Amino acid sequence: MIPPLMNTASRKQREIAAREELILDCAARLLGEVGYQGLSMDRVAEAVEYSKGTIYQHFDCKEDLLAGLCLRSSQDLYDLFSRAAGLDLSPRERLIAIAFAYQLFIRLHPLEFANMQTLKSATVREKTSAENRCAMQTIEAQVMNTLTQVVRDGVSSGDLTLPQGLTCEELIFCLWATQYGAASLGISGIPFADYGVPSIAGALQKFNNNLLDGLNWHPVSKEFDYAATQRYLEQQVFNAELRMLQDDAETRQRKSS
Amino acid sequence: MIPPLMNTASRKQREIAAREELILDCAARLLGEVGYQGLSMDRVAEAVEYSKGTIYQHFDCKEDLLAGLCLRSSQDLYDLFSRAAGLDLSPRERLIAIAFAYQLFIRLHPLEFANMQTLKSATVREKTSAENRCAMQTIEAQVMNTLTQVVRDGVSSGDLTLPQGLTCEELIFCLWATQYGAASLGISGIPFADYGVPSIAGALQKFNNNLLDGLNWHPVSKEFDYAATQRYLEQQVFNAELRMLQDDAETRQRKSS
DNA sequence: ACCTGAACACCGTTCAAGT
DNA sequence: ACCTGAACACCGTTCAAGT
Repeated sequence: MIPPLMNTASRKQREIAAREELILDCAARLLGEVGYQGLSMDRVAEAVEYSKGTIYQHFDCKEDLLAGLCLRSSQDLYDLFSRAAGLDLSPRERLIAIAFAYQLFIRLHPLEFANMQTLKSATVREKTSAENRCAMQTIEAQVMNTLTQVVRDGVSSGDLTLPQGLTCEELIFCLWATQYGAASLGISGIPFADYGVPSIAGALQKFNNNLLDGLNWHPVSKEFDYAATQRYLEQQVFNAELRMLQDDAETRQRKSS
Repeated sequence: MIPPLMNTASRKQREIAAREELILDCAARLLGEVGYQGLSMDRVAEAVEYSKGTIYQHFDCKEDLLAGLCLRSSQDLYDLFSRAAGLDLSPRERLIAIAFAYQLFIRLHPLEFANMQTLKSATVREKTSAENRCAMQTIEAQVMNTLTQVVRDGVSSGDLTLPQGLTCEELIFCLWATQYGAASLGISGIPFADYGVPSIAGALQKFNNNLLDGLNWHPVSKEFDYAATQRYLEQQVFNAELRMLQDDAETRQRKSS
């Protein structure tokens, strides 16, 4: 069957879309190889084997390209969140699963997370294209919605009674802030291990459990083995991802020795 | 009295120190005028009316200069923390005062806070001089110590019994992460107001109170009017700073109209 | 119509030449 | 001994010239 003539334009569009993915792939790889500082439009152009002018047909400016990377990372993060939020577990367990997924994402993609941080710094955000900004907002809204839904489930199932004046959204915002802040501080280079915090992930787990117990979110940790939930997440749900992390660590060790 | 000859070197040292302050002052002012992106060594040199070579005698590189700014901001923040921690209040109130001081600092110095975030991004941190890094670590240790001490006071006074396995340091780290994360998300441009969080500061206050109540940190909010503490902080302790904020807002409004 | 890469402006950094 | 600013390498961005 000969495709209709209309598809000629569509084919070109597909080619362009494919090249955009190629640019983003190369940029992501370069980010890992030469770091944020070393990433230049020249290098990207060289890596994709197109001229700089062509790159600029896809992205308005360097910030826009980085925003494209940020968008893909955000999508990956959202996918992990969705998996966590969709598990067949109690609302409180699912919230823990989301926190787990967040910390996992940051360990899997530390450079992308750092990039996301830089990109969100408002001054940079303004320079990105309207298209990218809009797509970003869509994902943010989806994430916020997925997270809030878990708290709402907790409330509607009767497991959680929100304290006077605190809304679902405010609670989620503060929980998010804790995870985000902990991750940011974690990659900031402040030697928290020297200050009595040997494991950030461990501190967060304990903190979360105490916080949710304090809110009297059932089942309370006295009534339920949340350590088993952690093990379930590690060994079953996110086993493949954790294995990848270990492989990476081993490869790095082999390289340095 | 003629000063001893030794002081000739000392006078020069003072001149150099004064010029370093001048450079930092100009850089801070430029940061406000042209933003992070627009801040260049050329502009700084022009503003201080010295050549670029002279700037480089004070700072190894651009990152080092920004680290100098970061150091001064950190000192300002530490001063605010110290004031809050030294108030004649109960440990729990003092912890609230510190959180208040943190959010106040970020509102007073949004650009410096953004700069601090960028500067801590590890890749940049490595390029700063050993001197600046060392001074930074000293302040960080002081901050961490001041914060932890308030929790320790709560424990030793019998107001707080830490739950099984959670240390002072871990609790402080997570509280810090929440404040830091909330501030970062606040300046990130994500429209949280549209997502049901009209006031980040308000959400944090409610969250903190619920968290500390959940930990059973006495006096619990049923037994004590913490809204009065907030008013005391606003109207007495940090009144001058809040007034400055209002004046700034009015000046900006007058400018735009 | 699409792609190229030379050209431009700007920026961080250095260092030979001045005083 | 101290300071200068021309010079260099690199980078983001543009656009006239190619195919």
